[in-house]
Amino acid sequence: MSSSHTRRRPTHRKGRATLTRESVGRAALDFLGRYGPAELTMRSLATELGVSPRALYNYVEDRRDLITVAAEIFESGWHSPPLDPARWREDLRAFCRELRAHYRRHPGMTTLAYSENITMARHPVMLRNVDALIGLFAQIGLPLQDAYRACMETIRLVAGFVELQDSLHDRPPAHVTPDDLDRLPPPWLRGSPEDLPYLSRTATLEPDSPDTLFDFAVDILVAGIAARLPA
Amino acid sequence: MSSSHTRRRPTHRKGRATLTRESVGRAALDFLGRYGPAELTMRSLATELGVSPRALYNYVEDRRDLITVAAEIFESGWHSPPLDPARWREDLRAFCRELRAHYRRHPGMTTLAYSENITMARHPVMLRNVDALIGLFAQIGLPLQDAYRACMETIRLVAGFVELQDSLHDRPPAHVTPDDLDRLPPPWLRGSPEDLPYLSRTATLEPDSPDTLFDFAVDILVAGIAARLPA
DNA sequence: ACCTGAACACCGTTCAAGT
DNA sequence: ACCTGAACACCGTTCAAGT
Repeated sequence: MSSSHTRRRPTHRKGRATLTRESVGRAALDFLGRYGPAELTMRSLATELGVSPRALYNYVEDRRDLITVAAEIFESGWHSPPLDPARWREDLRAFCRELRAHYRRHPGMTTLAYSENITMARHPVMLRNVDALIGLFAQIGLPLQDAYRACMETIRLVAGFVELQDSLHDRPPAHVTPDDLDRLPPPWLRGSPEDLPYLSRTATLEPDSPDTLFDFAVDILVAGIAARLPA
Repeated sequence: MSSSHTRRRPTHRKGRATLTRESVGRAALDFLGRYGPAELTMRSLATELGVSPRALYNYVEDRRDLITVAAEIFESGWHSPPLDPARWREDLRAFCRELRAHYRRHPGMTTLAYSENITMARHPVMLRNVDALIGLFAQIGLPLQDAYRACMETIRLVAGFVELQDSLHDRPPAHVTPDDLDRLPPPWLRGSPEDLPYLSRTATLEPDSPDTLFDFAVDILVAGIAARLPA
């Protein structure tokens, strides 16, 4: 059993753990969470790993492939909470809440995946999450086709919210002041009040936190799905 | 009236129309629609305009600013259809349908804006669209706060759908075959059937077109909003 | 087998100089 | 006033050569 093709791959080299496809992807996901998508370059990641840029190409085909690996590791890191048909409203809310939290732990992951045209959700763990959610909708009485659609819509709601709303609060652009974001109307919706009767009247309202807005979106979803259930 | 500071800016130079901030932004938006976000670089746009890259910097501060101008022109190019509270369900559906079509006419506009952390929707025309939609929700009986939230959720639904669903069909990644996309389950949700009872059973269903999926999402929204109306 | 260093073709952006 | 051409510091990626 000492022929060359069964010999173990060395685990260290020059005092540093040997790279693998997975360790490189994991490092990319870490880097993304710490510095954001713009900073994640082949060169900066190589420097972070104490290696030359060329070395990464022994484990990933190119930058797109690197991001694909990072996305797979990202997806494998979250499990759906238990989903009980008897209390589907609360459990669906918990599913959405926890999935949102997972997305926010890795800001820019979805932005990056979509700007690189990478289709996510191929990891077995995420497939099981999807299957469990379809199962929940099917068990409460939705036809399978609607259960599938409702599952896709749920995931899209969460991903879209993180992408389009949370990203603004979690990483505000340089020119806006963070506390101005929570005022109503928000900075990007301010115009001449005479043309905008309803929008300008929102200035009298209590400002919404992102959490409140998210709860509202999920409430709409829950009510919308409930309305489709057989009576 | 011939003093130097009232003299008209020349409209042509070397047989070519003079650049303006707006014409540069419009060219960027055109270019985006034709070649996609990855091809839109300062250098390629300059070549397209028959000018050196440096010339663009006389009208926009940098690439981010260029994209901001393109986003403003994009927003100014769509008007909400009339929204009548008496038939709010149909009119809300029409709003969503037409807004989706506008987004799809300029693929990558939202992806690009979000990957560059640009907050859109500052153009007066888009502000009026937002105001009209809040107005619709307020007029059918939602409290102003809920009307505002419902408006944000509607726009997020459309933008998220185009971003996360239509972009896949309109510009499929190189490695997937377009007609495989419409099968159920979709390519990125295929796994071992024994672990995925519900997901694998979707293979027996009629495949969903993006339009059908979109209609379903809007139906959920309409029903969810209807459930919040005072009885 | 896996790495480094140098190189290539790109990119955004700036400088100095032209007209 | 507005442009060009050259340059700088980056990027992804590849080549040839090291150990």
